[in-house]
Amino acid sequence: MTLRIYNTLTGKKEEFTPISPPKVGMYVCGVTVYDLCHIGHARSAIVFDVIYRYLRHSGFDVNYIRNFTDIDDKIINRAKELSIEWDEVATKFIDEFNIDMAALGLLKPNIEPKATDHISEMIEMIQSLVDNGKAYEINGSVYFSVKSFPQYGSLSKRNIEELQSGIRIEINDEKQDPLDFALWKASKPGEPAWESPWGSGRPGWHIECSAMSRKYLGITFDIHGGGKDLVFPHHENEIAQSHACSGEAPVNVWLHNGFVNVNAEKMSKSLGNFCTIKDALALYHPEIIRYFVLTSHYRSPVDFTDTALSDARKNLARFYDLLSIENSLVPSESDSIKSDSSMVTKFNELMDDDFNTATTLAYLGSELRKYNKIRAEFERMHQKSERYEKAKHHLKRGVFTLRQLGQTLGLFMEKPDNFVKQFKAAKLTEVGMSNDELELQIDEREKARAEKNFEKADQLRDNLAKKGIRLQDTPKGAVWTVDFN
RNA sequence: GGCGCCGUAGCCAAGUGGUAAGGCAGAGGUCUGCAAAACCUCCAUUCAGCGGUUCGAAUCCGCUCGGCGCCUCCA
Repeated sequence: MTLRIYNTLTGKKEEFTPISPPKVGMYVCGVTVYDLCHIGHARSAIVFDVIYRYLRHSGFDVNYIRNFTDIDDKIINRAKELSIEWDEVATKFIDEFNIDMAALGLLKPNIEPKATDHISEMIEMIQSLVDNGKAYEINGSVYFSVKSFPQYGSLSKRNIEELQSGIRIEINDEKQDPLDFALWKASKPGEPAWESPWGSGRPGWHIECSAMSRKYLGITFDIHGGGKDLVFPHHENEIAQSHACSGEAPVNVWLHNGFVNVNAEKMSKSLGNFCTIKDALALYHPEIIRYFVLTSHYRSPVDFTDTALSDARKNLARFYDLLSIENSLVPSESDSIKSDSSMVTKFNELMDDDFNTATTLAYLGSELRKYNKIRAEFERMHQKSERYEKAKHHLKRGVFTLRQLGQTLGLFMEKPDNFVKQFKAAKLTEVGMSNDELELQIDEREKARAEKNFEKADQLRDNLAKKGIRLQDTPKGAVWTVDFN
């Protein structure tokens, strides 16, 4: 089976055929750096991180570009509020963005271009649009003439007439047509400005992506992604500019991710209902957030709720629990482990269907159950028996493959022991108990059990359970873990 | 007002023509001193409602109701 991707342009799932395989050019709209990022940004970043990882896993040589919009009205306004320079605002929030993305375990794109490093490329593009009559200059600003591009609206499924009927008339609008959008904005005194053939000014929002994607990926490239809200007008405008400039459609496949909702409403700055990535990371391990994101399809909206995140935590913990047997399986023998090809095939098949991480995760969950069963039997077997060796090999292979496949989703990146340890440490801090104190109680209970004083033993266990500490009596003695319920 | 998306069990969520994945919660069982964990079994004759197309529809078409998004900055 080959990879099929839902293309916003056609509204259908299509077989993915790169322009020059195995190379794939992918451009994803990044963020405007004027504030901290919220979970919505995290979802977008995680979705495209998984797409990037999976494309590489599938043998593509991906050139992944994600930009920073580092000049914009919001940045200028923010600078005024904070009484600092606009570029300090940009630098500060680029740093914060990088910290957040690293914390979320995202792979770095190949190139992360900044708009302000590409002014000359933008000017060049704007000039050629002016030269061929697709754009015009008024009072030092340059606008793209939407009417000059008849295909306008093809991405967002609108047409020029209906857009015109719904337009709001702005006061003092100098544009020839209300639909026209700025390629270059004349700057007011005191605003950041660059020299251009039309006087000093700064670029409009949309032109940066056209200029940078063309520079790094060429006139026509494979994939362009971003949040659903960018479809109109941002990506529509990008298509218009780039196409009008080169005569070619700039992008083959347009990919858009759905929103993160809070109480079924879009999470956004303007609604004030957002949770920053930093807030979320204070509560949840990065892979829990990733797991949560991946349990829904990337195009559907997701509701950011406590129960959804708790479910994700519980399931992730189950995987890590199985993976943690790795250590006990890696003794002396140096046999190389091969991955379970049937599991890999199935995984690929599910992911090939428009990156359906929800079904993929469900499938990995069924493999988890299967191997947990083998694990339970294995732990009861006599060592040195033939069956034991066989089961061990089987388990090893399963765990190895599970881990490998999880990692192509950006999951199971931690050492399994560490994953649980973090939660245990956090729990001890939470209940204000040292590890020694806890061990003492566990010993005490073990003694009580040995003396068949079950009443006392159960009481000790119940007390710990109330604190969220779960004791489990295993053949190897009592162990404790965090109760994820 | 225009355009678009969505409505699947108590909750979350896959599934775009072939007879409803999975998770959480719940019930029973194996294991256990009892538990826990793990495993096994069960848990939607039905996919907002009403019509239509079809041998066959959650999936296609129409209408109704409900929710959301875009049309202004937005992942």
